[in-house]
Amino acid sequence: MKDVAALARVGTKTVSRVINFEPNVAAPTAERVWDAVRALDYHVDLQAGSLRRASGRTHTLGLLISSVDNPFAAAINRAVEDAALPREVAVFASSLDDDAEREDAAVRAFMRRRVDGLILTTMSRNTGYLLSTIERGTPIVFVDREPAGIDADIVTSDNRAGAARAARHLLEHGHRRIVALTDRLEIQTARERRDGFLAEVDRAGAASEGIVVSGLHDPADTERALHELLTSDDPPTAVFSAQNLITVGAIRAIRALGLQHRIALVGFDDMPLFDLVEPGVTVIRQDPQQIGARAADRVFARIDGDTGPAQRLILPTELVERGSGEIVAPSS
Amino acid sequence: MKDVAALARVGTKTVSRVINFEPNVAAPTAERVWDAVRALDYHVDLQAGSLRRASGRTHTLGLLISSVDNPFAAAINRAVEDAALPREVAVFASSLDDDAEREDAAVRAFMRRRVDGLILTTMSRNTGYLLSTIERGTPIVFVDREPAGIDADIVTSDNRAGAARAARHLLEHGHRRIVALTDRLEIQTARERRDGFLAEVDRAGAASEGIVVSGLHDPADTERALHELLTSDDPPTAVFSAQNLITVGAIRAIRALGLQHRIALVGFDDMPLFDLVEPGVTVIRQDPQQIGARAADRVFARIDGDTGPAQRLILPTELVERGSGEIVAPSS
DNA sequence: CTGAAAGCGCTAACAG
DNA sequence: CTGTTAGCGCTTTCAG
Repeated sequence: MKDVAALARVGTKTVSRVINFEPNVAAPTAERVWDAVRALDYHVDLQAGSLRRASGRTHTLGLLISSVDNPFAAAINRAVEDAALPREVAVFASSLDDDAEREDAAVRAFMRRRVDGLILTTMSRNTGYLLSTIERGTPIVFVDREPAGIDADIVTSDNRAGAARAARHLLEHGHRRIVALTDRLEIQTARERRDGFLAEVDRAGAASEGIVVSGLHDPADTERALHELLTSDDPPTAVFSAQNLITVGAIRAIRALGLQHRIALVGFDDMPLFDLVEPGVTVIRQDPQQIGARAADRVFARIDGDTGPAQRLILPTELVERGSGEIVAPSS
Repeated sequence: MKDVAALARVGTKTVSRVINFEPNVAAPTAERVWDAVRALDYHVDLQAGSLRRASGRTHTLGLLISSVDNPFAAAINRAVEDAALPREVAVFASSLDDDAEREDAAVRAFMRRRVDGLILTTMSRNTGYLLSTIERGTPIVFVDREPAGIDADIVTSDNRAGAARAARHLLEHGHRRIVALTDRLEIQTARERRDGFLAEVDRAGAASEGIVVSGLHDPADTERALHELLTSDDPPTAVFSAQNLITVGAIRAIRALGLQHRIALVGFDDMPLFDLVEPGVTVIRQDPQQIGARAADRVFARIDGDTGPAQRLILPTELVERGSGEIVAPSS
């Protein structure tokens, strides 16, 4: 910048004014500065700027999602990026991998970089470590999962209602013995979905039985678990898979046994090709695009000074019937 | 940091030494510093540090991929993140959307943030704007697509060979009228795949005809284009779809006409559920995980001072037979 | 082993 | 309209 100032024969502050489009610079002066900028191929150092800037803004955001590689999380990532782009905010995305240590490390890394705000998917229990971040004044918005014991903005799907809807759908098709396949129960959404599922099955009366297999993590272990169940003495007639990767594992297990037209399946969360599988996979659809967009709205509102009470945005889910969930129970 | 120094009754330099694990600090002094750090919940400001640091490193990377939302690109993103994590490097990911302006803007944004290195997927022609970046000494590694007129490290799949393999596979199954559906031809991989496809069809002799439909971008326009072709007077008997989203569109068009067991299909690039649709989708599989990992290796090597000649890593592709590509041509 | 002073590139505050 | 001075939080340099 000194070089630019020297070449344009102005002070450094004038250069600063020009490149930041501040007023009070004569047109010809500005022109000389721009010429120098181009001649030297100068790019401001945003980091250096934020060091001195009154607001202290770094124009960065920290985003913690299950994995940048998971389609659901990637859609959130994209929505956040789209909201950040016009504000010239860059986003650091980190994969959580449902690992509490990674969560802690990622947030610390974000703080060392002085991000202006955080959008976080957390493991449930230990959100206490975030208190110091909140104290510092860095806004936090939670997505997908609700944190324990922290009063902050949150954007999530209605997991309980969605899971209940799935259960009801299967019950309505005559199923009485239904298994719910869920993530590890440390994860808040896994608990919510299990609870919604069980509540609905219970409501249906004593004739109905809800089995819960939890602790699942990826398609492979889901496939193993469901295979075992389906080949047992008293197999379920319907499956509720409570997460996208678990649904994939469930489909594999069911198809491997040739049961795709006998065992009913409803999954939580949609995936790109679920409509093309045979039969089409019935799902409770969430809107990750919307979740990401709303979460970004909230952080930016907070960054811009919104000090209103914490908002809880619970987005509705939608049942998408494609065939797998409409298989009726065998009349035994 | 001043506060920490005051509380520990040491100079700021000693605090700096302790938190950066530099030698020459007495154990009891260090202990006092750590106590103060904890008491004040102090986190270093990495940005401020990099401003003064001799190396000038910011410990950040810029990653430009087609879209953080595309499964292929997301896998690359994840691999880069995994390589960056142990080095305490954070990555800024941006979506290109095959838009030259976004490319330019993203790279400029990366430079203003003084990233230590760049991993880029580019549109083909206009890579000249990168010269100043290279001059600045910021290492660049290209992924997926090869840039025009820049001598830099590149990691990509063997697109020509993969496309040729797809064509050969379809020819071997008796197809003589094959359509290749490709991206916009400004994109280097689209050209490579088209060329590999056409070369192989030509090699098969005058009886074989390769039709190319290019300029496709997403499942929707692909579906329209292929639908039109399949309902024309002289429809192809086989389809080569040269990209993952295009393959999805092709599957939809074929299924919508009920032709999934009549029209052969080979796609370039795999997707999670391609093995579960009926029939399974035969693909030329790339290894995005590997591409990302190798690209990260290269940037970090360059950042660490490797000044060797530019490396071209061309990773092999693999034909995965699942059914859709093994449909034989009708004996007309 | 420790600290004081200088300065990284920029913007704030103020003086011309 | 323009420039000067100070200082953001840190690391470097160098002197104790």
